[in-house]
Amino acid sequence: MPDPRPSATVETICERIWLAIAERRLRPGARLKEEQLAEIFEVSRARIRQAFAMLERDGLILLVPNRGACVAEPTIDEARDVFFARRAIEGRVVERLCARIDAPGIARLRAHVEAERAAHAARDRSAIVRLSGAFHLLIAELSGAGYLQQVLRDLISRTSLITAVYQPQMVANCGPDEHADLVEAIAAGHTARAVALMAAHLDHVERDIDLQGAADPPRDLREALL
Amino acid sequence: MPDPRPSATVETICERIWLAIAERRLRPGARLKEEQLAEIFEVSRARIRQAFAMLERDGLILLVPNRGACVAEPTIDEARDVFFARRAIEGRVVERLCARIDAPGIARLRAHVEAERAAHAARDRSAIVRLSGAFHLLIAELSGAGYLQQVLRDLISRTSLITAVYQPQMVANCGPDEHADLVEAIAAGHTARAVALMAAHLDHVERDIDLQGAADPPRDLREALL
DNA sequence: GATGCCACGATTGTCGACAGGAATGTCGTC
DNA sequence: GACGACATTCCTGTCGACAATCGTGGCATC
Repeated sequence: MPDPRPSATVETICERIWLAIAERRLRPGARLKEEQLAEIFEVSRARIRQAFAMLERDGLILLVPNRGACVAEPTIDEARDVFFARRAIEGRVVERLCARIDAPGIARLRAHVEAERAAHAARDRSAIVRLSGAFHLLIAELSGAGYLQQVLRDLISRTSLITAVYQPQMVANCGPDEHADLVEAIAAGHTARAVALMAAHLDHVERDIDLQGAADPPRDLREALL
Repeated sequence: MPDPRPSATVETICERIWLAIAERRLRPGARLKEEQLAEIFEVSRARIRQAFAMLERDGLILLVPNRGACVAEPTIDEARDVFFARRAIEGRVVERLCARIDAPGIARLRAHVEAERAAHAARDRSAIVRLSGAFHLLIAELSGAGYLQQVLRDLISRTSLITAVYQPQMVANCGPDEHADLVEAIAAGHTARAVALMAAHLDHVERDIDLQGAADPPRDLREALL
């Protein structure tokens, strides 16, 4: 009899791999063999290859010709790059959002923060990571900046990988309080304060990265020996 | 005897299609059949499919499941989105560049402007489009904002398509003068002036789009008949 | 004993063919 | 004569297999 289950879509495969990386089940540098994954997901190699192309685009994996794929190992410099981009983009996005926020938008933001609080209370790490990223995406969506929303989706994926690499024990101070303050500033129409809060929030996250990263042993052999 | 020429790479195919769109040899909405292109480039459909994935990522073509690919037709709103993103990103990039510009960087910028002048003098439309985009990419490269450089590469591709759609007769005022002024402001270390010039430059380009766009007939059938 | 070369195994890149789905043209019926 | 259902045809989506390439281990040589 034929398999009643439909075969996994490319999106599903990407999601699963992304989750595995975010939850540190897949360590940076780990090799990803096409045939192996094809067997795991019960699909052909062609579909795995499509998923690889998307994951490489998001900076989650590194694709070397004739060498295959491995989980990316972002350097400190690349991490700084990501946060520079996020400050540049999200600053303008918040600014724009303050100029066009409406009641339904405020309600959605507050509901999201509540969901984040619930995830924190339940110690659901997977949900915390997902919701924290989704909060920033929601701000971009409500701001009406369609293209920057796509870019931000990319940046948030990379941020997840960076925190996975450089924050081994998931520091607890990344709570939803800063998000809540930001929402209230937006709701009150305090543009300058909202922009400043967003900048401070991103600086805060980046600072945690730097502290951990400095203590982390170098993963690249060349960097370890030079 | 075997064909001595190596088969076209994915990059080559993307480049050729991009050029065809930028030079208006491929009109927005034109369908792109896989097999047809496979025959033209003398490669298999798989490689065309890879190229399609890249071109869709850059927003140059639209990929509809089970329907195939066609040259994208950016709406006015999407065009505004692109310029909003460019203002947000390039403003910060110029700011950063002013803080770390050095003599070799200034030399490269001036040399590039000279190349643009030469292309204008030679009325080489293809080179003009290419160099104009490359100028903005060069600024991003020199600023050291690696990630935003990638994003900007994307945005410049989309801008090329937008100008191809909404500027049928290639307005001539998009000359290299504004680029030259910008370079000199950067060289002089006038950060605020450089940022203002970049913003004005992008506003200028966007305004030309809007004027032309309003005069353009609607391309969507529903919008044409409503 | 160390080093350079060669062959083997493994993995990726590519291709051709088959199957599935959507749009179009045609026929039968009201 | 017009509408709806069906068959056809084209195109895309997917798969399995073959060919090219790279890393690795063994072997001969210095």
